[in-house]
Amino acid sequence: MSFKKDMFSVISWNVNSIRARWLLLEQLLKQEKPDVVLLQETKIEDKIFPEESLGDFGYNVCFYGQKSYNGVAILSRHPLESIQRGFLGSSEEARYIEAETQGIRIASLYAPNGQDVGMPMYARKLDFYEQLRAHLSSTLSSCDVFVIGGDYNVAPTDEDVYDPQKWEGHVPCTDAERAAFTALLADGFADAFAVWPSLQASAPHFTWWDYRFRFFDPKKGLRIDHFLLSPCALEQSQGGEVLLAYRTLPRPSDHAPIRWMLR
DNA sequence: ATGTCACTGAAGCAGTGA
Repeated sequence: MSFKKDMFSVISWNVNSIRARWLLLEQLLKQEKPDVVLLQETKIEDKIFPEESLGDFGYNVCFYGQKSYNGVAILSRHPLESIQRGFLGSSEEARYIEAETQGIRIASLYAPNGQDVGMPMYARKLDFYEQLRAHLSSTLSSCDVFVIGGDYNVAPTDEDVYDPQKWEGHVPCTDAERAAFTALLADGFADAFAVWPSLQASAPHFTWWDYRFRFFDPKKGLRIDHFLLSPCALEQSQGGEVLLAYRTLPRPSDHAPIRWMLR
């Protein structure tokens, strides 16, 4: 898709450490010139977040991080207002940040991985989704342009998995995880890549590939990074894409960035 | 497909999470 000036572009990317991914992040900002970037797994404490360096690229930032794990951030070329870190019941882990910019409500989300069925982290993942659902549905007002981008750690359907049989019953493809994700859609949010007609036609749109595969194979991925859109955000949508190139460059994240365009 | 990558604490490696 060509970059148009009248578009508002949002990129979401699980960077798997902002420090390890710094050069690729710089490249992304320079080449794609997004209005907003939603980052996950920044793995950096707030006191050393590279706010000034990102300011040099023309971005205002807000961030919610912790040592070693998790961490989310929002970068915007426009002023950031009404910043909110976490939500009621979201635990002390840094997995959600929300703000307003250019009249758009925007959130960066990093859902728990869940490890395996039956593990404590798996229960916490389902819990996180319940609290997330409560937050999103209770705070959505009728004309909100609200975009929640991030690593949801759920492949919503078998279409989103390169080998559904192999993954059946395993994280992130279990029925309970899929039900937790689908419950958000029942509240009126749209899974952008799943509902956009031209993207439906060209599916699948994988966003994650295991580092442990010897070679990167675009066909052997999962779609676990998503944009959820409020009805008015869907109304203003112009489509999007997976920025696959960033998964093929040296020292990549295991996730590719995804982009969504609004008018 | 327990095969890689990034983190930490603590010493040039082992454990954890993904």
